[in-house]
Amino acid sequence: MTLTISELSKILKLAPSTISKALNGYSEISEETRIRVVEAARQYGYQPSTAARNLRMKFTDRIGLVNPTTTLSYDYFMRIIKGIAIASENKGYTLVLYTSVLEKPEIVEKVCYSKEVDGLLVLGNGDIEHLLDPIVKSKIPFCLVGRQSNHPHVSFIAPDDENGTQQAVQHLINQGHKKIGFIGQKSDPITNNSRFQGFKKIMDAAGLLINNHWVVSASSPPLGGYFAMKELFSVGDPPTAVFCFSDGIAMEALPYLHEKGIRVPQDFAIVGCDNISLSQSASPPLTTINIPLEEIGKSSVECLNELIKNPETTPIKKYLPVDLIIRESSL
Amino acid sequence: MTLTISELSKILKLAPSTISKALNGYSEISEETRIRVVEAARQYGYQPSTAARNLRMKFTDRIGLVNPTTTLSYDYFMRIIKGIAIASENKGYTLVLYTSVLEKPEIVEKVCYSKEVDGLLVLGNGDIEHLLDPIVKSKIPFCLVGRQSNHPHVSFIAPDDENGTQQAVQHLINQGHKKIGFIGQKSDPITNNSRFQGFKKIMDAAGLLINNHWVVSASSPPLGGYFAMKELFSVGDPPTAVFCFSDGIAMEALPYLHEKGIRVPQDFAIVGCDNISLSQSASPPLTTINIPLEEIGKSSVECLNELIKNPETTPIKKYLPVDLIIRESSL
DNA sequence: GATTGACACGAAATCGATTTCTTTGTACAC
DNA sequence: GTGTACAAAGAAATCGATTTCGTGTCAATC
Repeated sequence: MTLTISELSKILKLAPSTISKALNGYSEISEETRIRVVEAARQYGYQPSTAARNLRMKFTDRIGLVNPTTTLSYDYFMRIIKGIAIASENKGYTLVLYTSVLEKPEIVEKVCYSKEVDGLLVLGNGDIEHLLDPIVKSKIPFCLVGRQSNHPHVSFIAPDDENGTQQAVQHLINQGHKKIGFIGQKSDPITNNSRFQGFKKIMDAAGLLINNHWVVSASSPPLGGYFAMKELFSVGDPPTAVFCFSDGIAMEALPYLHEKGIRVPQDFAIVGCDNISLSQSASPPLTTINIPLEEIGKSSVECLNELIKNPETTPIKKYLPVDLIIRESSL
Repeated sequence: MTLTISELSKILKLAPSTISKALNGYSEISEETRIRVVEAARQYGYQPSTAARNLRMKFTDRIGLVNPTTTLSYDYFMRIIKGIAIASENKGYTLVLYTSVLEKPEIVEKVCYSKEVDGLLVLGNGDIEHLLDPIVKSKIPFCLVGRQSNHPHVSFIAPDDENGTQQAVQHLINQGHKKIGFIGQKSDPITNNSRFQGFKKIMDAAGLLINNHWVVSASSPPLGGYFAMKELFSVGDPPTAVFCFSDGIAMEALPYLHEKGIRVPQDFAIVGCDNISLSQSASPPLTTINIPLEEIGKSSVECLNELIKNPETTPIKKYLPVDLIIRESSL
C-alpha cells in the first residue's frame, strides 16, 4: 500500500536522505542512483506524506476559501469560485473550503494560526464583515474577493460595480427614459450600495429625480423579484424603466409584468446585472452588465500568491472593468 | 505570533506532554493545571499545528471532492456541492477540492497515496469514468456522488433518475399526449441513459411509439435547448410534448416556441428536470422533477464518513427518491 | 516503618519527510 | 607514500504534536 521513504530506503539499500535527495533532484546524487531511485519510486507508487512534508517545509501549498454556504446558492459566486478553483490549481495550490464560518466563527481563528493553509481568500457579502478583523490581526496572507474594503491593510479584487450601473442607467436615459427605478438587494449591502451610488450619480448628473417609491429591495428567490416589481407598481406613478440588482431578480420580475399586460420593452424597459447564462433566454432577452467573474477569481488567486511568496508586498487593491450588454429588454 | 506547544510549555514551566494532555482532557492531569493550561492557551491564541497532528495521528479530518471544473458551471452540481460542504463541516471534516483532475490525472494518484485526505467523494458526469480505477485500486475510502456504478466495490448515492422520468412521461400521457419527444444531453451519458430508459419504459408500457426524430440531444448553453427544439420541429411530424433533460435546456427551448407562435401548454407541453430556482419564473412556469440534490450531497458525506470510520463496511449503494412538480407548462 | 498504590507530571519515542553535517572512498598532485 | 580535493552516500537533527513509559510524592495499609 502506501509506503514510506524509509521502507523504500530498505528496499533499495540506501539511506532515506539519499532517496529524498534523488527524488528532489539534488546534484550530489550520482545519475546512476538517481535513476534507480526514481524508477523504484514509480514502480512502488511512492508518494511522500503530505503531513510530514508540511511539517518540515513550513508551507502546505494549500489555500483556503472562506465562503458562507449562501455563496454556494448563487450563479454569481459560483463563477467566481470556478475561477478560483482553476487558477489555484494552475498555480500549484490545492483549494480548501471553509463554508460554515458564520455558524462557527472559531474555525477562522483555527485556520489562521494552525498553519493548515498558506493563505486565505474571503468571499461573501456583508455578513462576513466581522470575520475580517481576526484574519487581519493574524497576519496570514489574504485577499478579499469581489468586494472592496477601506481597511488599509486589506488586499482585494473587485468589479467596478459603480461604473457598471452607470453604464446601464445612462443607456436607459439614452433610450428616453426619465422615470427610472432601482430594485436592489439589501442582503448584500456592500455591492448594493456601490450599484446604488452609480445609479444615483448618473441620475443626478442627468438632472433626473429619484422618487423614493422607485427604489425597492428584493427579498430572496424564487419570488423576491416578483414582489419587488409589484411594489414598484403599487404606487400612483410607477417608473418606465428599472435597473435590477441581478438577472435573477429581473427574471423573477418579468412574470409580474406579463401578468399585468405590461409589454417589455415597449411599455417598460428592464435591465439586469451579472449576465447569467439564462438571461439570454429570457423573454425578451435581458440587457445586462457583464462582470468578469472568473477573471475576478483568477486575479484573486494571483494576488494571494503574490502575498504568500513575497510577504512584504504592499496591499493590492484592484477594480476590474465591467461592460454593458444590450439586448431586447431595454430597446 | 503562532506559538508552538513547546514555547507554551516554557511559559508555563510545564512539559509539552503535560500541555497536550491538559488540552485533550486526559484525566491524569489535575484540575488545577488543566485550567491554567486551557486559560493560557486561550490567552496566547495557541492552535496546534495541523501538519504535526496529521503526521502523528495518521488522519487529517479532511475529505477531498474530485470534481471537474465543468461541475462548477451548473446549478445542478452546485446544489450537490452545497450539501456536501454543509454536511462535511457538520461531521467535523474540512473539504478539499480537486477540480483539475481531467487536465492532470496524476493528481488523483498523489491524493490517493499521500494521505492528505481521509477519503474521497467523486462528482461529475461520464468524463471521469477513467479516474475511478486508480481510486478503487488505492483502497482509499470513497463514494461516488449523484451517479450509480456497477462496480461491486464502489459505494454511491444517486437520485432515482429513471423513476423521475417515468413520473414525468406518465404525467404527459395522462394529459392525453401520444407523440412525446425527448431532449437529452449527450455530454452526460450516464444520467442521460438512466433518464432515457425511464422514458422508453413508460412509452413502451403505454404502447406508444417512439419516433427516432423525436429523440434529440442538446449541446451546451446558452443555446443548446433552442437548437434542439428547432431540430424537433424540423421534421414533418413533430411531437406534441417533450421531456427535457434539464430545466436549463427547457428554458432555452421556450424562446423557439414563442418565436414560432407555438403556445405552451395549449399547443405543446414541456417538462424540465432538476427544479432549478428559475423554473418557477419561466413563462409559463415549468413542470419539472425535483431532485433532492443537497440531500444527495449530505448522504454522500455520511456514506464516506461511515467508510472512513469503519473500513470494513460493505459498499453502500443508495438511490434517493425524486418527485414530479406539476406547473403550468404541461397542463 | 516498610510496602503498596494512586496521582500528577516529565522524559523520550514516534510519525515521515527534509536538510545539515559527517564520513567514506577514490583520484590526483607533490 | 602522504596530503588534498572532490564526489557520493550515510548519520543525525529537525519540524511540532501525541503517547507510552517512568519517576517522584504522599497517603493508606499492615
